[in-house]
Formats: sequence, C-alpha cells, structure tokens
Amino acid sequence: MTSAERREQIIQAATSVFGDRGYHGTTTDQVAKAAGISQPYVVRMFGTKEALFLEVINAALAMLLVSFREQLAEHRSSGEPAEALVPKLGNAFIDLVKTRGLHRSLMQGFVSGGDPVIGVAARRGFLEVYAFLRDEAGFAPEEVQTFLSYGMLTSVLLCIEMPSLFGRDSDATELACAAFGHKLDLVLETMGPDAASA
Amino acid sequence: MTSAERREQIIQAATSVFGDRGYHGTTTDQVAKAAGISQPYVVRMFGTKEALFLEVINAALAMLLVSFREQLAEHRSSGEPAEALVPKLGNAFIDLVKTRGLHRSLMQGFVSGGDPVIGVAARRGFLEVYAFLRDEAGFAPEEVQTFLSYGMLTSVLLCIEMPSLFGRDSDATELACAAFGHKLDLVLETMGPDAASA
DNA sequence: GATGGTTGTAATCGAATGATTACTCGAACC
DNA sequence: GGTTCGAGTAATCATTCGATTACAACCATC
Repeated sequence: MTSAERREQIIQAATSVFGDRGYHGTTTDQVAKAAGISQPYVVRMFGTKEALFLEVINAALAMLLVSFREQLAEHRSSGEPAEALVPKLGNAFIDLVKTRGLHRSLMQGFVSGGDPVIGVAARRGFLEVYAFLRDEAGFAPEEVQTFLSYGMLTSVLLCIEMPSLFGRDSDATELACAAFGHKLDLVLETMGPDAASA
Repeated sequence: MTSAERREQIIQAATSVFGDRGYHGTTTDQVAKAAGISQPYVVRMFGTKEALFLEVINAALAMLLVSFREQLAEHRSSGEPAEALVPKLGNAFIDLVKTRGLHRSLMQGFVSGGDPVIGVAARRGFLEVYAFLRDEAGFAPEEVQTFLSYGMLTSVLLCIEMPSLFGRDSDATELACAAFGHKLDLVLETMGPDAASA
C-alpha cells in the first residue's frame, strides 16, 4: 500500500477513535490497531499524536465544507427560493454521520480549545464555517447563529449518544425526533439502541 | 479545615481544571495543586479520578438547575408574560461563567459520552435539563430544542475560547456579540483577550 | 545480483500518572 | 498524660504511553 493510501486510512481510523475517546483519551496504539498497523508506524507517519489529531480535525472540516459547497451549488442551479438552502445544509450536516466519528472528533477538537495548539486550529476552523455561511451561503449573521446553534445541539446529542436511548426513554426519543427530523433513520443506523457500538 | 469544606474546595478547583483539559487530560495532581493540597488526598477523598469527575459534573448540573429554578420562581411572581422567561433563563445560563469552568466541564462530560460510566451520567443530566424546560418551565418541545441549541453554541464558544479573539478578529467579534448579547462584558472579564488565562 | 528507497515491525526506553502505603501532626477526650 | 481519631503528606509502586532505534521484507533499476 502506498503511503498516501495508508495516510488516508489512518486518518479515517483516527477520526473514529478520537471521536470516541478524545485527544488525551486516545492512544496512538488504539489508532494503530483500528487501522490494522503497528503503533510506531502511526507515530512516524505523522510525527506526533498532536499532529495526527490536527490532521483529523482539518480533514473533518474539509469534508464538512466540501459537502456544504456541493449543496450550495445544487441549490443555486435549482432556482429554489433562498430559504430552501437552510434545511439542505442542515440535512447535509447530519449526513456526515456516515463518516464515523466526524461530528464527535470536531467536538473533541472544540473542547480542547484551551490547548495552545489545538485551540488555534479549533477557532480558525469554527470561524471558517461561520464565514462560509455568511459570505458564501449569504446568511444574515442571526441566521448563521441559529444554524450553528442547531448544529452544535446535533453534535452534542451525537457525542452523548442520545440516540442509543431511542425508544427506551420518552424524552430522549422526543429530543432525537426533533433534532434529527427525517434523517433520524440514518442516525439510528449508526447510533441507535441496536447498532453495534464500535 | 473540615473534610466537607475541603471537598467543596476540591470540586471547585477540579471544575476549573477539568474544564480546561478534559477528563483524560487532567491529572489528579493538577487538581491537587489547584486546590493547594497533596495529590493522594484528592484521590482518597473521592476514591478515583472518575468519581471526582462525576461529582464535578453533577455539581455543575445542580448549580445550573438551581439557577434556572430561581429564575422561574422570580418570573412566576413577577407576572410578566410567558415569553419573558426565555431570555431570563438564557442570561442565567451565561451568568454561570462566574463559576469558572462550569460550562466547559459540562461539555467535557458530554464529549466523554462514549464512556460507559460518564456517558450514563451525561445523558441523564442532559435529559434532566430537557425535562425541566419542558415540564417545569412549560416550554413546548420545539422551544426546548431551540433553547438547548443556543446553550450548546454558547458552551462551545466558551470551550474554544472564542472571546479571546474579541476585537482582534471581526468574525469572532460579531459572533461573540450575537451569542452573548448584553452579557458580553461579563464573558470578556473571564475570557477576553486581556483576561489572565490561568 | 548489488543498491537504494519505501513500507513496515519488534523491542525498548523514559517520563508521567493513578493509586497505595505508611507515616506525621494536632486536637479532643477520658 | 496517654489515647484515639480525623486531616494531611512523603515516598513509592505498577502501568501506561508516546516516542525512538534498529532491523526486516519488498521491489525497483541499473
């Protein structure tokens, strides 16, 4: 396998593991095992655990923005009214659960915002999404705030695995229905009560 | 000092440190130093680091609910219209920045939701707030969702220390103004560009 | 069939960390 | 004035983990 392919594979495995256990809670050996390789190789490929984590965060943000820009392009060529864009981007955001650990790794990056290195990347990444929504998607600042708010609730619900209580706690069920809407089935496939959890 | 006082002091110190560095990223020695005592005493007082973290999370949730119930009682006795309650609770939530690390420790608990022990506490705590807003405060489910969303955005912005860019990045400034409103000054006191970020 | 570059691993090291043990100090109490 | 008990610490232990080093296997290409 070429080192570029290996790199991609490690980042994917690391996204899942970092999403589950956070930056400090993840060992390079866990990432290595998830990628099916040896621990020293992970370290040598990225230099340090911190560098790997930054790559995971940046890759997640890049996927997010690619997905958003796709939706924006589709929307522009469809001639639909402006307000149809919001749910499209919202659905695209939830669709990212298909990339296991993406939302959760991003949140892990955000809560590590106190770290001098990770914090800079987290703030820059967050502001990049903010600027996209306002400047490219054309949202008003209050619309951006609202959109980001719902995104953060979605992400937190995924972090605490609220969907695992679906059908077993009425409040959790109600909240999951409200937050994930008609994307609920997709979410339950990954995080539902029956989903094999890792 | 009595052990009860010491306990309270350790929880306060731990809230600050766990908020900064997360569950796995925090050492019991850091908590001990922040509380001005020795590391073994921290461990013996709470048994394990995990037990201490759970106490921190539960104490934070308790403070949050006490504060919300105060606002609710005030609101009820004031005879103001129902919609005046939302900003009151929102302001009360931001006011909790006075308890250093509270928002951030809660978020650290949420992103550790994959942990078999912490996860249960995180989900239970989140649902407790949900139930309060819907059943005690009388919010409709969609109102609860919106309120929680804004709360999560607020918390994430605090986690990534976005206010530290206030006045130095125009997007960050705009976002902080929108998210913190007239509580901005209070937030900047703790997390602003000039605040000593101990 | 040597040579060199690339992919990959086994072995290991040093530092950090949660926890345990054994101890000190001081005050209340009989 | 000895004794007990709660508050608190110094010393230390066993693990864990990120990182380093040295080495093995493969595969071009001359």
